[in-house]
Amino acid sequence: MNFGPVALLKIGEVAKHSGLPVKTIRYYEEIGLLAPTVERSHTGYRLFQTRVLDRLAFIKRSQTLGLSLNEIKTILQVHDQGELPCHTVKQQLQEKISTLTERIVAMEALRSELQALLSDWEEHPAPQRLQHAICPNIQSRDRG
Amino acid sequence: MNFGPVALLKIGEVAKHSGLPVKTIRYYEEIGLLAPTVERSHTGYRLFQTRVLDRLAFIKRSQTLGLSLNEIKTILQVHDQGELPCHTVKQQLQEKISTLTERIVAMEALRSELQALLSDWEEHPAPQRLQHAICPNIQSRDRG
DNA sequence: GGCACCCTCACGTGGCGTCAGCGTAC
DNA sequence: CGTACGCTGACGCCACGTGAGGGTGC
Repeated sequence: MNFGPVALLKIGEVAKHSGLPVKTIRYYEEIGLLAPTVERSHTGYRLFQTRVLDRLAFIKRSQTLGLSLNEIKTILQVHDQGELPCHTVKQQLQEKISTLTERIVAMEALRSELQALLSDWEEHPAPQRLQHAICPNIQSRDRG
Repeated sequence: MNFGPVALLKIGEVAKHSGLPVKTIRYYEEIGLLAPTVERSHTGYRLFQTRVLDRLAFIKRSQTLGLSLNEIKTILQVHDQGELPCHTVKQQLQEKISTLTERIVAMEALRSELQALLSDWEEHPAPQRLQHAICPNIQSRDRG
């Protein structure tokens, strides 16, 4: 991957080197994630600077860390103004940990409830007291 | 909530008794979740049988248990054919437990990674060896 | 001239929310 | 006659995927 000093890449080449689908790259450009690294040829082709690959790698990495494209966009805008976006990144990641923890707790609670429900189900196949229920085993407690 | 034998409810009343927004009820009808419990007045108003409330309660409950509206639709179709959908429900819930577990594991792994990242961050503020990185602290290992 | 590549536009996903611009009930 | 309620579109969210129907590079 050693490109010349002023080499510009077409979208297919960017796709190959970055491992992202062409459609995804076009989408990223459309929502303004790649702005300062893209121009157009006289025939309308996107021409990318090689540093777009670092940008795409950053986007990919940030996504696997749970950041949304909007959050990533904010970070990239900080970067494009010449600042180090690390502070912003750090804040976002700390928030992510909080929301992740909340979701994990909620999902664990849900799983417990489902497991309890299925256990009861084995022991009491169909409580008849709920005539109106679609499936009696599933009705919420405050209606029983 | 004691309705007469042939009372039909307008959508606002259904919303009030079910606790669901009007828009949501319309959407559920649009995708065919409420079919056998709705008709139209000569002026186009939706008129609901009171048993739509049991149906909505079932949908709500199933949703909080993690089922998608498509899965719920399948279950309701079984019910509408005169069968008890409990077997279908049970299968869906067992699958949900599996996918829930997978997601929980993945989210915990992600959280650990984020926490490790932020710990390293404190100790080694900015590794300079990655000149091309947008934020050096965040780059994936296989590029370092 | 053929083929791989590139383009834009439009519509799909899920589960609704949010208008806009009407008609209806009382 | 007002106003609260009802109706049908159309568009927004998010992160793209899919396909149509074309133009371009070699």
